[in-house]
Amino acid sequence: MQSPSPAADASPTLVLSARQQRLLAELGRSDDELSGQDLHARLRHGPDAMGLATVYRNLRHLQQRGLVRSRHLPSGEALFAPTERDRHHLTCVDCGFTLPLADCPVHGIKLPSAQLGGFQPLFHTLEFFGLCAPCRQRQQAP
Amino acid sequence: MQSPSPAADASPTLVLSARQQRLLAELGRSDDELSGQDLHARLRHGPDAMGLATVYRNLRHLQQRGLVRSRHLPSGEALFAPTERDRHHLTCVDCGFTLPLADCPVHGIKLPSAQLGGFQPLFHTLEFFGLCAPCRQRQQAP
DNA sequence: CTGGATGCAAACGCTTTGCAAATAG
DNA sequence: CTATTTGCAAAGCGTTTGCATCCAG
Repeated sequence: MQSPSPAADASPTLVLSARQQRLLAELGRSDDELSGQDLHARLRHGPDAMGLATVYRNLRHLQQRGLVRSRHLPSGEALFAPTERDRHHLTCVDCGFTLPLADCPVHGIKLPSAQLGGFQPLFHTLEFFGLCAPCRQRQQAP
Repeated sequence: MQSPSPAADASPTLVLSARQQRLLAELGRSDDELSGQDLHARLRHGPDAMGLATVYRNLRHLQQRGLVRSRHLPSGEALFAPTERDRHHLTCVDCGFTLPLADCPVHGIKLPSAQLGGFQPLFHTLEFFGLCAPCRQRQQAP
């Protein structure tokens, strides 16, 4: 029912600043998710350098518009990626090694509107955790 | 105060220290997830007080054994809950308001072993993000 | 007696915020 | 000119770590 029309962007509020567009472009350019620090490192130089605070501030704006998604590493560091990219991971709870998953198990899932409570869903995060082979062995025979 | 006698259920690889059992019990006692700080607040007093570092250290051990799961708030704070509890949330990216979901869309999901890469899955985190009604209005008409 | 667990407090790293200057409209 | 946005650096915050001590086995 909520089939999105192919219309590019009829979003009510699509006012992206130049900085925000640049962040979004940079995220799109990268195959992997990028942390705030990563983005700052990539955008600090050039003709229109961007400060760290600005990176974070605009990242938040993008996220609030549903254009960017973030996931937190066990370390607490946040990684950002375009919302359109629906990729998830398998992470070792011991050493932190990460394996990207091929597809998203909840892709296109639709939450019962009864559970939405007026929310407008923008994106989701799904991460699997476990023990990688080396760490599993190390745990069983220290 | 407990029965230190040779427990009947001598489960293999289930060597939990008293501290770890206490953390697990405290998590089980709570309806909601608890942060490291929360747990410390609850376990700092009493006959067998537990320091903050110990809370975090044992929380990690429990997590590495798959008995406890953690999710990170957008703020970076980590919330812990027993792995058995399979509850997820819908969080507002703007104000942070959180709504628990009734059921887990990926409950009992089985990842293709081809994708596991030797991993032993322990638990997953699934969180939905969006805009709650009040924030959506505020965003459209500031 | 030996290895692991614990407390305390300092250290850490990422993120946020205060404030004045720069910029947009 | 008023309203925003930005930079810089300081502050904030939960979490982690070093180290001496304590406990179990």
